[in-house]
Amino acid sequence: MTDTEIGKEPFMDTYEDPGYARPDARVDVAIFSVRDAALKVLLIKRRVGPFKGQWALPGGTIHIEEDTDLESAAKRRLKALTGVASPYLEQLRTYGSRDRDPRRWSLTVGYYALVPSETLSLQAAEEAEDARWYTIDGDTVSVPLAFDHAQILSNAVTRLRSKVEYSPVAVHLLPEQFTLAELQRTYELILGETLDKSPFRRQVKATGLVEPVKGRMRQGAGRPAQLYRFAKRYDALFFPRSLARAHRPV
Amino acid sequence: MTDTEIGKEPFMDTYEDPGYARPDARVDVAIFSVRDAALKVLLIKRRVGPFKGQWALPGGTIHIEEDTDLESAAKRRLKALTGVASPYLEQLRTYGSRDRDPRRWSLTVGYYALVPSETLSLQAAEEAEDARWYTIDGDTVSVPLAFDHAQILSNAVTRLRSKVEYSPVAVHLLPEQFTLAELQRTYELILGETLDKSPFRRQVKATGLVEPVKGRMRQGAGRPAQLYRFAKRYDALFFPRSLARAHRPV
DNA sequence: GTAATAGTGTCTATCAGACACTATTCA
DNA sequence: TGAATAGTGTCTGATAGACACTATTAC
Repeated sequence: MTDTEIGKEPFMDTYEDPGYARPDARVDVAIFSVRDAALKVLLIKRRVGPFKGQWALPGGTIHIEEDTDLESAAKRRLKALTGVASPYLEQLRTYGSRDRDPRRWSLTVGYYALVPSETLSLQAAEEAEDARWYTIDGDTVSVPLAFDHAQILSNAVTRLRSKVEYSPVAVHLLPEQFTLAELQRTYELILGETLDKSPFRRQVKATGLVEPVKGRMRQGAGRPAQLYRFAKRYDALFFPRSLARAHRPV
Repeated sequence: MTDTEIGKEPFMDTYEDPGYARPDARVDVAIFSVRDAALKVLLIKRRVGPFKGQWALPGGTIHIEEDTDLESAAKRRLKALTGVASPYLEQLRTYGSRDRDPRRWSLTVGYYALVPSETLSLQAAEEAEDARWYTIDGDTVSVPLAFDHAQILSNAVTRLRSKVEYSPVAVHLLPEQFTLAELQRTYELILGETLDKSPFRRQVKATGLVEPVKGRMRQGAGRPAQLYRFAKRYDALFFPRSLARAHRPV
């Protein structure tokens, strides 16, 4: 008990440096989108430092003057890259160790983001930074990633797949208006398996997350499909997890 | 696009300070246990600094010389307080902003831990630090907490309740050997509702996480109960989430 | 008409929840 | 014997998954 925060931390009410060495603190974001009928993630080619020339998740150091909180640090980077100001952004977990960056003790807060397929055009940053969309295959991509980014990406894909199973979170990958068939196809791309139409529609409608738009769309062929849009705030909208009810009395 | 990590970060292969201000980096842990037929969390009374005299979750600054990774920082603090070397420890999420600590930009990685009720005796630290177990009521405790610890605690309770619904994680709150009735009572304390015996046993046995120990125990009254113990590693042992199967073809 | 896709109706096997029942101890 | 707790059996309502069916467009 010699090393508690209370024992070592000097009292101070100013912003002076407290005098101990801190880890490097960053955020890194797995930005997902659907392109060319595949789930893709946006990667950046590193031009300096360790892992130079390798692909990595976009991210950056937390700027204590500029960023008010962690999420704003992630959003700043995301907006600069994709132009999307308010994407679906969810914190994954934090990775920190002595070894993950060969230079020093480093910590990164991992996020994943879902960007609608209609806003896919990358900013000017694309050329400048050599940014590319890579197809998700299994829980990884076809190129090796810098640092522990393969681990972060794998966790992001797992989380997305898991979330998609009990919530209609995939609407964030679609344009503002979409058909239920498009929503289902997005689910199938994420999960990597086909779904039956009838129970899918039953579930989606039961959540109330989407609502029909009066107006129709047509495809290349077939009956026109009803367009839907995001109805409510995402919060608290879940498929009922029947497993969650496993022990719960009515 | 002037503030990317690549643009600003100087190249270096040493551990020298890169020259920009970093946030304070900490871990804080909500340590849960069951005592006196209630779910409790261990709190520490702050003796210095902001929120002096208020209760807070135990935690500490990440020591880059001493801690190999985030988890070891959390375990170090946990072991010092409770004497438990390998508890169930799970990362919650990270809280970071300009405002959460009045002194400076601060970031804390939140964890929650489950400590078996048989190892409840606090270390010498208890008196030294004024540590106490507080009963969880709803998703909080009866005293105001320092910093944003009420938020962290609330998230920890929510996560624990959620996890308990699809996994037998509560075994980590029980002693090495326990009866199914004790396991069920633990569930009921966590969830705050009563459960039916029959489906509970069906589910728990179906997971295979617990296995009977040949030997019996008796209570103050009634038929002796079979003792069980933790059978397998926690990994990948979940109740089947039937909601997860909602769209999934067999 | 056919092709193509959207959308609905319905059957069935499964199972969570309810609850009654049996089993085994102590006093 | 009764009280108390452990543990099992079984019925039922709900529903996920399967799949057939109808609807509406273009050609």
